[in-house]
Amino acid sequence: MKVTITDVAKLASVSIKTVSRVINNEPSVRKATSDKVMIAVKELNYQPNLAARNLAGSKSFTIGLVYDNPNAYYVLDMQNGILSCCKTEGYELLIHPCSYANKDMVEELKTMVRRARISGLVLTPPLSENSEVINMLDDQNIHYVRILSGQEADPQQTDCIYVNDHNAAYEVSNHLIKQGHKHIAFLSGDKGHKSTHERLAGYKESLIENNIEIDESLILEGEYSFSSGVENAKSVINLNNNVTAIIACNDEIAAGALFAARLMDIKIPEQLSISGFENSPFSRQTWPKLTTASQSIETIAQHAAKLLFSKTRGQRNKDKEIIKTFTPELVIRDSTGPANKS
Amino acid sequence: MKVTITDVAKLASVSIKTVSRVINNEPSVRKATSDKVMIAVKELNYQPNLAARNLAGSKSFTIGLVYDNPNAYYVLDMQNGILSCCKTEGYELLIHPCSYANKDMVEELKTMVRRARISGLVLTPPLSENSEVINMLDDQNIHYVRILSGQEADPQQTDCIYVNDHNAAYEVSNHLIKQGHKHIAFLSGDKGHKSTHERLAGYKESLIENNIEIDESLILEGEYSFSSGVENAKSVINLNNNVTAIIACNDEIAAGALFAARLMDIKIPEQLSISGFENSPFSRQTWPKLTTASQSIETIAQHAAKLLFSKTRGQRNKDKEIIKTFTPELVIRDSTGPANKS
DNA sequence: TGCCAAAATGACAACGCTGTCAATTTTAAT
DNA sequence: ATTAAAATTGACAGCGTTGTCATTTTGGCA
Repeated sequence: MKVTITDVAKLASVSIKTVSRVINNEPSVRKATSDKVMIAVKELNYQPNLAARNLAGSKSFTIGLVYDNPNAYYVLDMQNGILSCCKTEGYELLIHPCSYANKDMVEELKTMVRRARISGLVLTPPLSENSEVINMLDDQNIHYVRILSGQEADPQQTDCIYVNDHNAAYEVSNHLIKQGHKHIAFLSGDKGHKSTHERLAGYKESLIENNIEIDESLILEGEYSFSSGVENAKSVINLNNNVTAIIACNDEIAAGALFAARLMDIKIPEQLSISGFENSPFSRQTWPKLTTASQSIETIAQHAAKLLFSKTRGQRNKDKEIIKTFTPELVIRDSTGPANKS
Repeated sequence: MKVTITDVAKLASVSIKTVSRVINNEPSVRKATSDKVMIAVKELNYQPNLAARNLAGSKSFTIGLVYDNPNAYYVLDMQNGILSCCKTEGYELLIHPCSYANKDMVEELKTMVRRARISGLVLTPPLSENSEVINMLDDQNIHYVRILSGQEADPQQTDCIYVNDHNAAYEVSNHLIKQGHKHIAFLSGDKGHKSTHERLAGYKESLIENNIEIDESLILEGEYSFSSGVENAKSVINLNNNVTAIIACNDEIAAGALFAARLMDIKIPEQLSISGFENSPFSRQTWPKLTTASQSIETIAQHAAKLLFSKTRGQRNKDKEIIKTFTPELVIRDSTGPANKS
């Protein structure tokens, strides 16, 4: 039942070291030998023992994904994107949700990377922005790739993937302004997250360019949740009855805003336009469907994983195929429309 | 930087075997010795090497979770529930989404369990219902726990956790009937899933008990998706204008039905009651909020993980704390109401 | 054909832990 | 105090691979 490298070696009548060379794609193995070995591997359905490889070679063939649970779709797309790369590379994925709030978070992470002898780590926001985490990983000499909200990748940079939320927000805002909106509210996500700041900055830049005065009372602090969307939408509508549009920091907040509008009997988009971010399945399942800025988390995840693998191998050459800056695209649906001249 | 068991042994001036005993909670270690060792462990911040433990002891300290992506919330709650148990037991979790449709799925799974030398596996529906998968795991001598839709656990049964969807559907249906509904449509989930059948059976039982004739034209085949909900709700409403209530096989379908009703300008719940299953965050974020049958996936996941760990250890005794049958509870919200006598 | 460097292969230790079994210490009963 | 039994501890092999280095084979060239 259990097939070891020795069995393969016997069947192929070579040494175990040669088998090892073949399964690791090491050079200087004659084609004929390699073929013999491959046939034996297939024949016996040999699976190298991960633990033994890890122990002997100190490569764990396992990478980790660390996240502080933003929303379910985000996390799942991330996982799936990374897993699809792992599959082709023969790696396994260990997931590690952790709470930003937790004081021991860094210690816990450290324990995890040391225990499992992870080959590398993909960090998603907001953990990817945490310098304590980064320092710890540098200390421990762990490879990592960070997914960050930011405008552009330094071409030298070998450990970051950027999502240009600034530009995305700028586009969303511009679109609304073109539709005639002048009083556009901004419902923030978590204050600590860089994506919130980037999106806010994009929104402000768009207003300024269009000569619209920035009204701080239209900018509400909140968090990336449905209920934050409900609350903040309610209060901004109550306080400013000239608001004609809302930019929500993600689709969940936007869905909350939609809910609030419904509660207050406000017609979307006739009386109020609402837009989100992320293009999560969510945004297609609300009524009306959400205008949003689309980012393919799964694609981003794949590129992050590829970058991680190329780092692990110490390859710089193949990096060129890897996209390091993603700019979300505006997807116009039914939750936004022309401003009502009233 | 790297701390091995030998370092700990030296510092505590005992043999490495004794250290091993202590960190594995083996019996027959004197308290004083154990304390000495623990102090050394703390002092050096020793983390046992998982790979070495795996190789030497053929315990991998890793369990797997296998799922065929139902909805995002389900998967994530499952992961979190299991992870919370893993944390206390010092295990890691490997996730393995796989597609039921994929012909090689069983082979792929086999490769995965053999490669990673998984200690055990949690199987979620519909994979938990797949006899090919089960047979393969039995062949490979892998421990597993299945989460299944079914009425009751055989007390002897040591590898299943049941969710009583039958009863849940029965309750939902009864509730609607008490509200005066007589023409209740049923929007099925995937035909192959046992949960669909169980829920359908519960629905039928309720109708029969209440002397309502079963109208097969009110029972629509579908799948567990928003769009299936939209389509099937549309067609059942178009075909039967006396339908006053819809039982959807999960919250996503229900949300789709809500969407369809909105499209058709049907007032919920005044003209039509709609209920779902699962009590996913979803069900609190639709308008109106969904009446649903609540099951705490996270709790179920935790019990599944506990059961798996107790199996792995060969313990039968602690099983008693583990709940093996869960019956979802009716949660009445705003998407259902009294039937309109028309 | 013979010789040599380069290429290919193999032997064997090592990775860090646990299992087995033997050696030692403690306990309790005489 | 003595002794056997029980409890505790330790020595050492082995888990299935990869790394290192030695050995064998190959191919090119005089």
